[in-house]
Amino acid sequence: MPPTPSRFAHAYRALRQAILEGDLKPGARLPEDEIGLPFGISRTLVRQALQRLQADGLVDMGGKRTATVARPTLAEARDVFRVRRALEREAIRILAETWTPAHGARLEGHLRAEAEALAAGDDRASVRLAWEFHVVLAELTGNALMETWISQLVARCSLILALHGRPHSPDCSVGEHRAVLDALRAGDAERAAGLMDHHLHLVEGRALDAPETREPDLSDILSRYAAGAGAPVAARPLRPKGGKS
Amino acid sequence: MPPTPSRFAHAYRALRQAILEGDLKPGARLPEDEIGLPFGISRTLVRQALQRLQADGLVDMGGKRTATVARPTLAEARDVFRVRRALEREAIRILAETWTPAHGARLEGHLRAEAEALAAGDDRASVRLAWEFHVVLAELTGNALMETWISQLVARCSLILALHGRPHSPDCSVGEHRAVLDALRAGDAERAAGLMDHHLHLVEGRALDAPETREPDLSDILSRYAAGAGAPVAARPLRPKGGKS
DNA sequence: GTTTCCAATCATGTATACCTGATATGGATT
DNA sequence: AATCCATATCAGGTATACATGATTGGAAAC
Repeated sequence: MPPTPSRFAHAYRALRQAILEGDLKPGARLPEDEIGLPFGISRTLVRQALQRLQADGLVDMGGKRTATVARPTLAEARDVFRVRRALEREAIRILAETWTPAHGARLEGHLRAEAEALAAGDDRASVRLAWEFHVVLAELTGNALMETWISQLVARCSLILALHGRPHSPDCSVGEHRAVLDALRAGDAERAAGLMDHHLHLVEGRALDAPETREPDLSDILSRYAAGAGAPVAARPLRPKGGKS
Repeated sequence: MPPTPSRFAHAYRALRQAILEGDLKPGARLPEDEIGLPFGISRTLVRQALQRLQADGLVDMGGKRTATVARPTLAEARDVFRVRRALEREAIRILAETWTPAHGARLEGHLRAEAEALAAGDDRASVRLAWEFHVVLAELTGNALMETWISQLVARCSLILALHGRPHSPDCSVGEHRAVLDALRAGDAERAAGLMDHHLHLVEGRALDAPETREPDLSDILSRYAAGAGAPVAARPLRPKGGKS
């Protein structure tokens, strides 16, 4: 890695993490100059970072409006999970085809870390490690595109849960993750894929079965109607309003 | 659509199409100011377009080197096809779940256009329509992310075939496409998914089974060795050299 | 008191200037 | 004659300036 991780990459990573950790809530405004200030970079680089985050589905930028943390609708959430399940099933199959004991060790180590964070009651680390499990899995496939896209999907799902889900209870995840690992070790690709699919269904359920227990926020309500009409692709939020805490 | 399609979008689309149609060959240099000239836009917008194309996997931009049309390795090609097959299988399943006669009509119309272009001997249109069939399929799923990513995958595969494949023979595609449509109409989701998978395997075979019949180009040869060593993620091409025809 | 309209302010889109790093060319040296 | 190094040139990274469109607060009218 370069000694200076290119202040651009720094800003990108920091913003991304701030969103994923929930410090920047969905709908929060992200004015370019204000963002650039703490990193000592000018709007040029901030904008690059924001554009990349937009491509990742984590921020909305349309038109000349101020960028905001994305606020995915429930329909979009379902779409994302559907793609994610397909991709992670395939990742599992690749992993089963190219399995080595080193893979098992790597995943075992990660699961141990998950369990430790859970035992220590460190919620933030627990959640982060639960997501990272899927990224590690993707990384081990050796398929760069798979890794990139699964990372993106994990990030989007994380945002979706922050927006629609009830507070994350990571205690179930570690068990489900272990089941997948066991199936992989047993060489049973299809069972592993099925377990992963099931696990993701459960995660999706945690996100989408809690219909609007959060402040419905007017934008949420209207966006539902706007989506019903002849909306081209995505209803734009009328007002960010949510954030800047 | 806005009256002025935002000169940025115009440049992006034009560049993308130039690459996909093969007018800009893999390895061709893309200097920012030179690119911007014909569109009357400054480097700022050119750069945005290039960055987006980089995210699409169509151009390489690393470091401070001049951007070039991407030159995917065979390993990368295999990765792309693997992801593509997984996603298109899922798209077929979604389509089968939400099938309506209107879907059939839309695809039927497209197939007719494919057949006509083929009969007219219009190779360029034939190839384009063959790719677009998959995009239409993705579009009909109603899953925006699926559509976006399948479009990207189709574009990347198009580039891969231009680089590694033998000249495209689209005559087989239309028959295979029709088989998929027939299975969908029959309501047999798994058979349709299998047919699509088979079709994509054949396309991949056309691309990857012709090992370097093209000018091995020195960069190709060296990149193979460079990839063998401890290359971090992707060997950077030593010299663009390919293009600027 | 509520609503509407206007204006001041703010944030973004785009272009350009400046600086830094890469690339190529010519000359000196072996 | 070939190689190596120094320098000139070119292209890209980043910041900033200018213009345009959005947003908000307040004043005036109902």
